[in-house]
Amino acid sequence: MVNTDDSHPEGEAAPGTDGDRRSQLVNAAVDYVAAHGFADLSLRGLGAAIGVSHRMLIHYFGSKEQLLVEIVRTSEQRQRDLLSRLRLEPGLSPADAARLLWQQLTDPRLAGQERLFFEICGHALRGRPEAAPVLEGLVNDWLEPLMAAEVAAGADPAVARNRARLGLATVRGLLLDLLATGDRAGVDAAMEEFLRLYYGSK
Amino acid sequence: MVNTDDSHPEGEAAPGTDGDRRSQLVNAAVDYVAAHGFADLSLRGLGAAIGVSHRMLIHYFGSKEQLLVEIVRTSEQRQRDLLSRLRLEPGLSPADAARLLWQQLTDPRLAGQERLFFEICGHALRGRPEAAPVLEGLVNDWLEPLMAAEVAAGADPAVARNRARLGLATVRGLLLDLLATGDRAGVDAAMEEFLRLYYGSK
DNA sequence: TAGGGCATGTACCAATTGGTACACTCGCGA
DNA sequence: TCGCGAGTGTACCAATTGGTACATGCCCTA
Repeated sequence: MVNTDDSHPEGEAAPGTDGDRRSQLVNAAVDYVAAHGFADLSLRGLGAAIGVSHRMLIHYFGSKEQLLVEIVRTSEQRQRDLLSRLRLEPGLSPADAARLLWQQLTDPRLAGQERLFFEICGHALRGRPEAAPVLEGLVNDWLEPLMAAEVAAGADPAVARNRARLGLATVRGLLLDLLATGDRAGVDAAMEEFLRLYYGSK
Repeated sequence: MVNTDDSHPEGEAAPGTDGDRRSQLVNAAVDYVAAHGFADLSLRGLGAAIGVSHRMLIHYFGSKEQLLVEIVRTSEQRQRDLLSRLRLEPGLSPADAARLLWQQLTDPRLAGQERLFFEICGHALRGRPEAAPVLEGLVNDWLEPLMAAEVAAGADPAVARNRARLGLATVRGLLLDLLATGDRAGVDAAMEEFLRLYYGSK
């Protein structure tokens, strides 16, 4: 009764190889959303920006909802890639490693992506179904590697979890501060203060 | 040419006394928005929920935009009231004062308001004009009193600003964690860890 | 009691939105 | 060469939206 046309590819699109058009579109969509916002996205606006008709977006993703799901998922994936890509060379002190990570995280070129993160968080907290999945991994997915780092750095396993959770929260809080105020120096100083407390050095 | 009807009150509505209907409406609106979200608010939905026709909302606020501005402002005001209302009795150690503040801040009854805060942040970061004003006070308005508390507690004025900024960011980060995961115990433990580092006690 | 102004409701409008129907093109296998 | 199916565009639809026009009721004052 529906879909006399459009036998959507629906192909799971082997994540590595690009579902060709589909993956290309979702990547362009994430770029667009990172730049223009997630809340008031319209298929027509997006389509015009990335050079397809809104018809094609429906064709490839079935519905706006599904497209948003993929945008959120891809955005999360990018966030994760970000962490995994900065393979901090060993030999660095934990404090210096954290400093490096903070430095890369606050690269102005990532501002759009960070803003998108907070924007999606807001929608997820509100229960928007396409954004809700991020709540699952919002903390837990990051806690594991951070805990491992804590333990590796010699922290008591009993407190490593708390320390990891604290560090994650602080980074996010300061990131929000930075995005809101743009006061890089002030936020960096606060981060230095945190590192001093956290790693006890200085 | 416009407004043959509707000589909007526009009265500044002496904040204390309620602009009568207008203030009453905006308060109901904030409650509704705290419960149902800010992003996809429609005048009709809101009106139906609080018992007026969407026509009246336009009548009292001129436009949806202006209503949103007032909602944001009132929401901010509530946030501020929250802080000023908890006049922490003197004699408490700074750590205990902070603990008390955290306890009150994470009261489940405030969850809606907190969620609204993060939601509005997301929109403000994206440049939505009705939410943008919050960016101004997002950090600075809180820094002043926190710095004063730091100095009063004997902190070096040179680092008080950094410590205040750090504390604010950490609280917000952990609040986001709590809202996302609901893991009260875990977040509380992380906060305890922070207080230990921050105030050096224990 | 008459009248004027505020508050409110009903009906409506134009714009935008997600989604659909159908027509067209192009490349490839028989 | 024929035809078929995937990819794409154009035109359209129904729903929802913010906002407006107009009519009505209510209260207060003259």
